[in-house]
Amino acid sequence: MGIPNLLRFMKPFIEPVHIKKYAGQRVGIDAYSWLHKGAYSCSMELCMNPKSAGARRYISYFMHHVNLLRHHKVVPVVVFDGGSMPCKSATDEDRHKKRELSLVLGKETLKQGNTAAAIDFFRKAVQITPSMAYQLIQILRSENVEFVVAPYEADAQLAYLATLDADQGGIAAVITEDSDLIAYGCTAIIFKMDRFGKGEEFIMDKTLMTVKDGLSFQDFDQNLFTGMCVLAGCDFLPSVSGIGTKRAYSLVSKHKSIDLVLSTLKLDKRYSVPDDYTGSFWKTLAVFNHARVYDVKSKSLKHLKPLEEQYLDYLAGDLDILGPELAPSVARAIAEGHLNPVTMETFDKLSRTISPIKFIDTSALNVVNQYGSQENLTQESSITLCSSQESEDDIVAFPVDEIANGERKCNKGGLALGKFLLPGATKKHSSPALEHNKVKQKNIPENNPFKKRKLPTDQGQAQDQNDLQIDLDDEEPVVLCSSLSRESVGRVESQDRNEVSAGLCRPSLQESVESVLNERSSKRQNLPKAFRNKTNKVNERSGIMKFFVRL
DNA sequence: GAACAATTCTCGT
DNA sequence: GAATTGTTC
Repeated sequence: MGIPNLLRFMKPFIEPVHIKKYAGQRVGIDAYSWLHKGAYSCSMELCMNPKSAGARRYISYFMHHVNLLRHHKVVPVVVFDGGSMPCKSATDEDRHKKRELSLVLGKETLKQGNTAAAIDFFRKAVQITPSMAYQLIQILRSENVEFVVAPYEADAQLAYLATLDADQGGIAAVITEDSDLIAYGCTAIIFKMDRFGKGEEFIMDKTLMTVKDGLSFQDFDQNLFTGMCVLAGCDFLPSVSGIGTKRAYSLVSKHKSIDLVLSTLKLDKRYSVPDDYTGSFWKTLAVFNHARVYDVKSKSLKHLKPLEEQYLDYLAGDLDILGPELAPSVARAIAEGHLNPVTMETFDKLSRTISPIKFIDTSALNVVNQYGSQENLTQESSITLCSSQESEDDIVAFPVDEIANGERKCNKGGLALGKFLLPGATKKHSSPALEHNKVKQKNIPENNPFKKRKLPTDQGQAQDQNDLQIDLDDEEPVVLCSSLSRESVGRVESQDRNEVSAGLCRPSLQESVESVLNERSSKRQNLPKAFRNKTNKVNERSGIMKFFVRL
């Protein structure tokens, strides 16, 4: 649960920020926070029917945020949690039991027909599984989004990446909800980033220099700062009863030495300090300083900060509290998303939905399962996602504040959909063999909502003049329509010609879009059922109209 | 006033 | 995971 109350305590040093500040830079993402939020929208589906399309809404949520970053020219680096730390297992187990209970209660309540109450239970029951992370990883692979699975804590991995230069794979900031990043000494953190890219920023160096609201960390160094966090209580070590963030700050601020704080604390009769607290304290501090992380360059485990002699003493040679050492091959297989860090089994072997497509050489998959270094793994593993049919759940809206505020013209589409399309997939197809070639197109996961492509039109079939057309050859595609100007529409989201397609447009163009749609309303009875049920409504809050067209 | 315990919320319509 | 609310010291 991070450091209790730390975020509120540090509030004076946290300022509003927009993600566009990091345009052109690499930014790390704590995958867990977005996975968890995303799962909230489909907790019942995840509990009752994890294979369903609806249960994949958490992926849509995640990719929306990834796409938002890309839109602002920020390079996302997604970091997943790996194995849990030995010293944390008690809390983990406790949470697990509570979730299981909620799951049972949820299913029971659903049986009784009380859906609303059941959803409440499912929300409490939902947990992020390695399988869910793996599903996302496959999408990230197919989207060429950089990711890494930390050997243990994602927080430590993120803090490590933040120490590296960009050309060494480093990141300029971290997006997370977890206050532990502060304790890890991360240089720049963005908390509570919303769907428009607004968030709250914490800059460590600035904090260590500024005096604000009677708080000063000027005499603090990183070690004292992290010491203060540990003192206030963290996942690895609960605080001494009666010590919270404020008293932890006062103590460190007064003594300016961890040793002194601990010894005075022990003598203070108001507090009962456990006998082994001092020892545990230094070990915990060692975790924050020297946690095991994965080094992409050497493809092996490293320490967040190099181990110094003094810490070897504190640890008494017991490096396993940092999590067991892993062989480089194992560390790499975990980091690259081939090996489940909890069960240590290969993901591909566990995958339930191996594609039925016949031309796939399954022996190749088996080779991959040895988690070797096949370069083409991405392509093949993504095939395992071919399972569910397209559904409305896969239609995703792309929120862009600038469009909502009318700040930006949409003449370039505003959205970098082009980047989500495979090279070569955007050209207009004319081969008569295409219909029979459909199998080849399945190299792209069908339920990947971020890789929608225009399907070839049937041979010789003329396109309706009024139909919207998509120009996918553009770097940033826009939807074209004979009755609308080129800058009218931001994005088309479903491109299956038998499916409804959704788009967004600026408020000023709503009228013209609507007039075109009205013209065609007489034909509506000929349209697929899903389309007839759609209304073209303006979102009152965003001012964006979402419209549906047949392609 | 500070810490603690219990409870609510995270999405998206 | 955090934020919030009510309770305890």
